[in-house]
Amino acid sequence: MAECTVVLKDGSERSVEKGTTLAELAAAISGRLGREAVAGKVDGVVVDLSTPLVQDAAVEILTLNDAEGLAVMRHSTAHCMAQAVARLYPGTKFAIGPVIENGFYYDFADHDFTPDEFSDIEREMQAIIKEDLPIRREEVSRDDALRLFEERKDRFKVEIIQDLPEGTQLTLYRQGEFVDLCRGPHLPSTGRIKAFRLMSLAGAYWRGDSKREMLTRLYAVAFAKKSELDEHLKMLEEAKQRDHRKLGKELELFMFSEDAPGMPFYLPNGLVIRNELESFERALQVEYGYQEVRTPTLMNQRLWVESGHWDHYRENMYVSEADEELYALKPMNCPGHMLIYRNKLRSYRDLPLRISEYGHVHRHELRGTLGGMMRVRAFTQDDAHIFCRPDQIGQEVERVLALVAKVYGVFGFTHHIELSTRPDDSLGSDELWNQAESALQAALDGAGVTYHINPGDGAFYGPKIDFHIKDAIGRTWQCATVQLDFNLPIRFDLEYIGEDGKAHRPVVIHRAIFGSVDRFLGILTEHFAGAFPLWLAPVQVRVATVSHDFADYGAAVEQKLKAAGIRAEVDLRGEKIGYKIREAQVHKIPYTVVVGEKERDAGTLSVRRYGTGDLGTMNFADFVAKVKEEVASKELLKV
RNA sequence: GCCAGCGUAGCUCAGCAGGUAGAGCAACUGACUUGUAAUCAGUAGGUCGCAGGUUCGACUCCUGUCGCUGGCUCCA
Repeated sequence: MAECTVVLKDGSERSVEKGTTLAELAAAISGRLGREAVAGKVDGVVVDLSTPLVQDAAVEILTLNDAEGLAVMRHSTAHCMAQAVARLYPGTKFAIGPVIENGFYYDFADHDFTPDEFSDIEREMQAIIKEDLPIRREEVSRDDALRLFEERKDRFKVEIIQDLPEGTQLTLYRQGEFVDLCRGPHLPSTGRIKAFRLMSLAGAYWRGDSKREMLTRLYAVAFAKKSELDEHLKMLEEAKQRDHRKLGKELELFMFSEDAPGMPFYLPNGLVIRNELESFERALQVEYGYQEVRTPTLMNQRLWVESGHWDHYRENMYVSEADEELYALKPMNCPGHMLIYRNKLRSYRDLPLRISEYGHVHRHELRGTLGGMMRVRAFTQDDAHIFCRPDQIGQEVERVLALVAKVYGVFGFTHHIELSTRPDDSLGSDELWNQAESALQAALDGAGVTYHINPGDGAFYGPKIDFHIKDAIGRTWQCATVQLDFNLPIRFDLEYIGEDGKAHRPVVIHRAIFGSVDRFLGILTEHFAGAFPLWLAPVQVRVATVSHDFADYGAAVEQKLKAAGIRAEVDLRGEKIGYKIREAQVHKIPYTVVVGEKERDAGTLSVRRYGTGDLGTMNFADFVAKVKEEVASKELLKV
């Protein structure tokens, strides 16, 4: 019998008879691996365990501990859900059911689902799992597959097959009475499916095309263990508790009105935080050589034609008329900054020119996409444009990287970086693109950061770097961005006079760090769960009097704290001290200072820290020094 | 813009085979004068998102509309 040699994950080699399946190999390696195997990988391709080995190859056995193994199980769980739906609601048509982060979804048509049906579907899925149906792969010709799904009037599957070239070999996966067109791979049987939960239902267009049929998408999560599922559900619950919309209301940070959908109103508390964020960043920007400007909100249509926004972004712009001319609210700050650059003759000595703006922009986003601070129609960008020579790109990007790291570090965010390179349809010469991409890469390498490259994902006008921050409960948010732009300098015919006395074209670097200040505030609210570090806290110290007798002393303490530059307020109400303390804690106020007879007589304060508890008695000067020190260091709250 | 769900007091929510609304917290008043996460009692507060329709009668059913939520889509 012929043999072939497989190289395993640990580098060891093993001879097996040709025709040995991966399942058999797994069992031969170890009993445990045989039981835990869910799929295999042959020369880097994920395949079913039933796949026979026919030639020398690098082989890996996948279990649920491998991301790819887990994905296989999620995919099989999607089939299981589809089978349950087919059993419960005959006539339902099936579109696609891919794996997504934490789980999968499946798109259906011809049945109106309601969330009430989730438990029925889950119960049927459990039944299918208990039946432990073998999942079998079948290779079929394109014509046979077409015939099968035409017979079943499965219009989506038929369309998918029709879009494949003639003569393509297709695969079907069968489990009991259920069959689905699928590339696979899958688990060996339905009994191997572990923990899952149906989560939500949503509309989704067939093939993501808004002109086509709207399907019903069922979302579900699936994990290798029940404990992991529970952990995930707990995280979602935690996220709900931290939701900035809930906390924004409770802590009176901001509000929304039907009269201005998607446009946040800042309440006094929220504005304190926002102002602190801006002045923190503003000081750093001065240090990093930025000059702050402010450009108009409403500008003539001519400008938007020149910038190209009128042709490419018109749908999202608010337009108004005055003096029989069209004006538009700025959706971006760049065109205004181009005008500032062009306002006078620029020399190479002026470059790099870094201009920043807290620019309030309006974008008419589709109604259905709005959500809290995360997706709005009016927001403020911490925008900046750096005008430089092509050979300065590298050093400028490095400066931005350093600034971004400094800003994020203060909030305790870690971040990862993605570099998006030249897309197919792009503007600018090969030379410029190559220079720009290598400058970005060199800057990233020089900064010693790791990054992920998204080839072809850049904007048509230049490559970009995106920063994704990770918050306290592990979610990531894309915030900062650095984008090179070869387009705007051309459109606005920007020039500088070089050493050679001739006119040259500068490169523009767009950059934002918070991105949207408003959204960043939302992210921070969730990151800190509303318990902001002292320097950001709207109220830093709440003075609580034990009874009316100490009102004078309490009011005097408040005044002295305010005079020391501390955001303080006093609670003089005729409530019990326990009640006042509870309220201060519920509002997540960092320090509560209790004053009663002892404190008044000794001229001291009794200090309580949010998240820590009673810190004991302090004299006024020590407390002020402590608070000021904590504010200055921007110390993160230790809970 | 599309699909689904939701919209009742300042907040969180209950209610109704269709007979014009209720709780807790907050607010206000009074009593209590309080020592580290909720003192007691009382009062007030709503054209049930808005506009039409069906009905003797609509918060409840229907249509439209606005807003919110979850997705889709779009994202120079």
